[in-house]
Amino acid sequence: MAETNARGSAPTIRDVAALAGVATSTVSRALSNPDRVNRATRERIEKVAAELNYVPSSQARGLSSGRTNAIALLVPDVTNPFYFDIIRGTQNQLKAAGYTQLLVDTEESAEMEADTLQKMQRTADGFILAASRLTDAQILEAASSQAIVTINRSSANAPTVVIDTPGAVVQALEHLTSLGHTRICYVGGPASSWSNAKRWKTFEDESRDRGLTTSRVGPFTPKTTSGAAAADAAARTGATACIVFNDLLAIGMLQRLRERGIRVPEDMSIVGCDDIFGADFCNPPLTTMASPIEQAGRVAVSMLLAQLDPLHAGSSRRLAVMPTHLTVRGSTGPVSPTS
Amino acid sequence: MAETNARGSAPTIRDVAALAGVATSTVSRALSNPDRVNRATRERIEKVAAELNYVPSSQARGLSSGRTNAIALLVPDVTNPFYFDIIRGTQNQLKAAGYTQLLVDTEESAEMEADTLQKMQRTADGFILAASRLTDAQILEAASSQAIVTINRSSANAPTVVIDTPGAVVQALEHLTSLGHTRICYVGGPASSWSNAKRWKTFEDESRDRGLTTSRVGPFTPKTTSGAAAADAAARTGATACIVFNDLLAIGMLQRLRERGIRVPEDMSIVGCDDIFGADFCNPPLTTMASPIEQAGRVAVSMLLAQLDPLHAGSSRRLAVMPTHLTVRGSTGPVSPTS
DNA sequence: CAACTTTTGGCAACCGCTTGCCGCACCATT
DNA sequence: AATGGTGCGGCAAGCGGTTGCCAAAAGTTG
Repeated sequence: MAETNARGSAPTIRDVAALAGVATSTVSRALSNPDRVNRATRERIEKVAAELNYVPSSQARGLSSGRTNAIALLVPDVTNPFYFDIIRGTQNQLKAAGYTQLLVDTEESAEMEADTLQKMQRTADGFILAASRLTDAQILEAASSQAIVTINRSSANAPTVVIDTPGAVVQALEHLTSLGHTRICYVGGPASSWSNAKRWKTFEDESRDRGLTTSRVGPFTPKTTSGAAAADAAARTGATACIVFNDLLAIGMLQRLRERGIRVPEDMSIVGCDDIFGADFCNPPLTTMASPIEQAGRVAVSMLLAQLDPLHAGSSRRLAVMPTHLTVRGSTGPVSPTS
Repeated sequence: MAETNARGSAPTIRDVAALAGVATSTVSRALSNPDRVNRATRERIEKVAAELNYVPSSQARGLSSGRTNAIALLVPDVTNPFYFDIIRGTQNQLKAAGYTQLLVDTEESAEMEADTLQKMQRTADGFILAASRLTDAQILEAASSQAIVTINRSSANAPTVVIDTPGAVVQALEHLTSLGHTRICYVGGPASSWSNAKRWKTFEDESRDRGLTTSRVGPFTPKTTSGAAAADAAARTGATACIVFNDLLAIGMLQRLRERGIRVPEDMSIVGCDDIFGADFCNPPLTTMASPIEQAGRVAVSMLLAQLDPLHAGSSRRLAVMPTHLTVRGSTGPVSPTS
């Protein structure tokens, strides 16, 4: 396979040009703007390029065109299965559009997020911020100089895809009350999380409307390991059901409750959020507010690419709301007469 | 914040040079080769750069230096939790070294893998191939022109980090025989998987040595959804215990067995492999051959970076074997007297 | 057939940064 | 004072493409 030119390095556009007997500009056009050159010429160039195994350097291309054909995805924690579904969604969609995904873990830190945004401004054509920890002002500033889409972080300052957790909370409440629960506890996630605030607010408002007795524990780190503390705290409130910030935490609670002999759902019903990998096979399977996370990632990419494309810019949607639904599994049940 | 120069675009090295009253070359050196310039000059330049909010373009830098400071991670399926852990490991290590990770899903296709390797040769400084589907010859060819490290795919042609599954299989067999099992079934993964072949071979050899009755079913796609077919096939063999290609498949089997009323571990013991997220909280919790997957990712990065660094090149390790151990949980138990 | 358009390809100037080479200044030797 | 280092900064030639502008060739039209 002819992989190297006379100089021993990868073939460049010049090598192709020389071999095809045309100027480099013609090669460039033949490859990226086919209509601009004569068909016969183009075919000859394509043939030579194929023979030489020529691959245009995206670096060089980016230098003159100013585009990198890469977009960065910033997630607070690659460890969290929730983000894996986003990663998967964006990855798919980006690949389909011929973009490369740059994955960055911002370690739940707003500073690191801002820093990355700054450092990579030249590296990526656009950014997708999943569950951003930035302030509205920071997002505004960032969005003024680069293409940005946020996921689960509504802000008037950048196009957003939000998952309709409020809607899901209503469904969960509906479900729990229909099972006879009246004392319900909200198990909170990170204080800096926008969606946590939203979920809590909806929970509180809706519970009040229904005359339920509510309590709240937290904040907890959204990891299974925090489940023990969360379970203990929730148990102390005397609630018969919990709506938990996310599945990770809920699964952790399940384990702790079992250890303590608190039966789920007989003694305590648990509703998680997200329907992550594992929610269907934990013990008992988790009733959860299912979010189309992967789809959210895909939509975010579409919105971002639309922003990038001068044709659509401005006309594109600024907000996408992803519908949710309650997936009922084994972790919720009727309130037991004894409790 | 001064983010743009007179021309309205992001500041370049020239803007900095002009403002600092030096040549661009001096700026370049001050920033990337500090010892080469006078301290006072450097500090002045640094100050101006900070003021201007200057960020060097990695594209341009790459063009002249020939390096991109990015490495690509190719995984067969981003969906699979096993790869999550690898992604996490490489991500961490790469970030620490100042590299960017390019994540690519090759969709279990050797062709796509080869294609990516080719297309990205200019985009990445090196490649990490997780569970590569390529042939030895293809790996050899790729490794001849670019830095490559493989994970779980031993081949003399590129440095590799392998997870010692054979060792784990021995431990699993030991465990099962000590529980009284004599009829054991191996539930196979993808035919194209190198580690699957390895595991099976070890299983067979070791079982023979111990005089066990073995059977084999498969190949199955390593997904929970294939668990049903796998469980049915395994049940038919009359085995009292299964060693399963990976946890995903094992978890799927667990579900199916429960549906069918086959009790785990009373009627059937199950040993998975990898100890992925979820293995500890499925029902029953899965006994599994735990692999330090994340660490494998980290080691792979170290080996790759060593390869890239002219100082270490050649002297670096070509093979790293990650130790494994059996994690015993609820899915294995003594063979029941009735079976 | 002249005049005019359109198509097609080449020239050359970048894009932003790196780096080999050169030369000036300044200091230490002899 | 002449000589030789050494430190430091500038010049300019790339790296591999893209693209505006121009001119030659080919096609159209009355």
